[in-house]
Amino acid sequence: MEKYVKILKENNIKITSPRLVILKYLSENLSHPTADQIYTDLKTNNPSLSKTTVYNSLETLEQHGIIQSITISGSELHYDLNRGMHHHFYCKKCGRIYDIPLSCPNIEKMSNYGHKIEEVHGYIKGICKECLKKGRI
Amino acid sequence: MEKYVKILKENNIKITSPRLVILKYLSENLSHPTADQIYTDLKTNNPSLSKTTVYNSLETLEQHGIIQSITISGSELHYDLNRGMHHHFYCKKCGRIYDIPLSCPNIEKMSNYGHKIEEVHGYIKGICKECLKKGRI
DNA sequence: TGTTAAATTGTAATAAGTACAAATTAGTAA
DNA sequence: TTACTAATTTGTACTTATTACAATTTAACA
Ligand SMILES: [Mn+2]
Ligand SMILES: [Mn+2]
Ligand SMILES: [Zn+2]
Ligand SMILES: [Zn+2]
Repeated sequence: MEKYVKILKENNIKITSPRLVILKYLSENLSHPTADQIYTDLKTNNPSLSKTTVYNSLETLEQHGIIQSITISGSELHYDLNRGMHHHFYCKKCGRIYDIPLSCPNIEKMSNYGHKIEEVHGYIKGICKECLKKGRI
Repeated sequence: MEKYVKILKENNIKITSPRLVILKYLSENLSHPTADQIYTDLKTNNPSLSKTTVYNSLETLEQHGIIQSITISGSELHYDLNRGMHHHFYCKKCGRIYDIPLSCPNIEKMSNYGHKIEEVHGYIKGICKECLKKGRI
């Protein structure tokens, strides 16, 4: 837990219990959970946790670049620890989100349009290999 | 309007007035509008148009690959005519979405993970040049 | 240990999108 | 042309992710 305290301190964010458990959760769950999944999972061991707090904490962590929100699904945000550029694959059948460990070779070119770039997301969609295996096409 | 009739016919979609005006609208508005923007703009000249129909028509057009939904904003879908791969820039200040005419050089590599790829989206986020110009940083 | 600004909590509100049933219509066949 | 039918449109009600807000609690600091 000291690890997470340190991260918050480095970012000048107040050390609070919700922030610590959410950060710990995201560090141990790289499956890109939604706010609701995080809330439901943490609620059992943290009965006083409020869903609003989950949303607030996620926003704070994201503003400091500690985590990232993923808009790939179109219906709700998914969250990911911010650890180096990688792409995401979204399965239209089962909804799972897979990491694709590629970085974007285009970033330099992207800077030529006059916009200030803060985030780069590479999203791929289709049917995942698990669903293909099950023949659900 | 014959142009749009042709597109629907080629895709074996019934020719209906809502589908035609929505397709025409998206062809003439490459600003990546939301369903609500499309509905509001078309409603004035098409008073019987229902918002549900806008959603239904957009879904049909997307299923046939004529248009694409863009999940870049995270709060609502934006729509774009499907005309060749390009990336999108989302301004966190003003919400505008800009086209970035780059294709993805990674697509081959992406196929190496066993998933069936159907869509590739490149999203960049930051502050657009218009907002930078206005000094709103 | 006391103070205070910031964070948490619970509830109510918002807004994008979907479900559904009744009315309408496009496409086809007589 | 007309009649038929399945598909589409429409309006309304509903769902669900997210936000607003006010009261309560707490972290940080003096
Ligand atoms: Mn990831
Ligand atoms: Mn575009
Ligand atoms: Zn899958
Ligand atoms: Zn802007």
